[in-house]
Amino acid sequence: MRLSKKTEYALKALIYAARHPEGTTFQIKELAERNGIPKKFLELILLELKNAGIVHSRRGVGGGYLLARRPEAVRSSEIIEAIEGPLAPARVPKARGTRGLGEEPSPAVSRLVRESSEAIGSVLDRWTLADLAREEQEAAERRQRNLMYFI
Amino acid sequence: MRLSKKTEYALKALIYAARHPEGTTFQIKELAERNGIPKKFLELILLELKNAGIVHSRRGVGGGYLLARRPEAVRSSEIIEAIEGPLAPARVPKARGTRGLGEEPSPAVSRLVRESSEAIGSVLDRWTLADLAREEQEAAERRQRNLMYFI
DNA sequence: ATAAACCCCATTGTATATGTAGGGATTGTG
DNA sequence: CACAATCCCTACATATACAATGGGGTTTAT
Repeated sequence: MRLSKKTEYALKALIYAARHPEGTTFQIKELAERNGIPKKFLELILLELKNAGIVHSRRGVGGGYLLARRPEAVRSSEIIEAIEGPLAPARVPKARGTRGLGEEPSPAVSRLVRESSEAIGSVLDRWTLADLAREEQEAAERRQRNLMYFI
Repeated sequence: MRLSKKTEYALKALIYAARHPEGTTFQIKELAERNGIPKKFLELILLELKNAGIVHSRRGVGGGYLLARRPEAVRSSEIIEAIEGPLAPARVPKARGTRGLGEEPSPAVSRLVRESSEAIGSVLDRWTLADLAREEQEAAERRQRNLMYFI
């Protein structure tokens, strides 16, 4: 299971969004700086998340982004599919070298891929953005507590 | 869940191997032709599978490859890891654009990736090469039965 | 000696991933 | 109305990984 940088940024951005006060907008600029994400790249990502109906945007002065739904209603599978496309590709890409020969997909391999995809899907369907934000929050608190020992 | 062409070829090759008479060698040439796999590419793949201890080889006239173990003892996770490397990478690759800034991995994202990897892992550990070969066999038989209606 | 087979490394072409650049459109505020 | 803040969009550039391909070298049965 490998996440592209782009998807990782998308997840970070949405976790940031979920921890932002509800109903208020946040700005690309600050989000990019605070999370070490290239600003222009992040613009692309938020645009895709907007087109996927996960965030809304407001333009102009005082504008920015906000979640389109409550974090409990955003499954992580949605986020990942918005960026990377469907988890289980309908059709495997064709090879180039051996056009038209015996390149039928193996039923056994297809089955294996299908079962794996379903396993990932069920994990990603179960984790909502609210869960991720809580996890992040708790990790931050643990770090905080550990620091206290050094004061 | 996306398999590289290389991994797909490896699985096909090993399914072929599992269906080959036990203890006898099979040759790259025929395997490549019958499965539409580029011969030279398949050489690399079988070499890697040999180094991973999944197949053995014999050189010279009458040589070839054979499974190093019985198909029941080869987990599909082994095969995939032999070709693609560890399922759960210890460390995510670094971004280029933002060296040294806030590029810490998010604990929440790490957790999500870990849980997904474990879910895939448990599926791939469960499926052995024997299962895959049987699945392939049964699919072939179904196809055969369907053809009979047209005679 | 010869041919059949595996062994090994270097190179190449293509696609995908990861950004960058430049400007356009919208909107609140003075 | 001017202006600045903000999102919106397209095109381009570069790096890396993927998918082979090429050219030989080594081992071994006959």
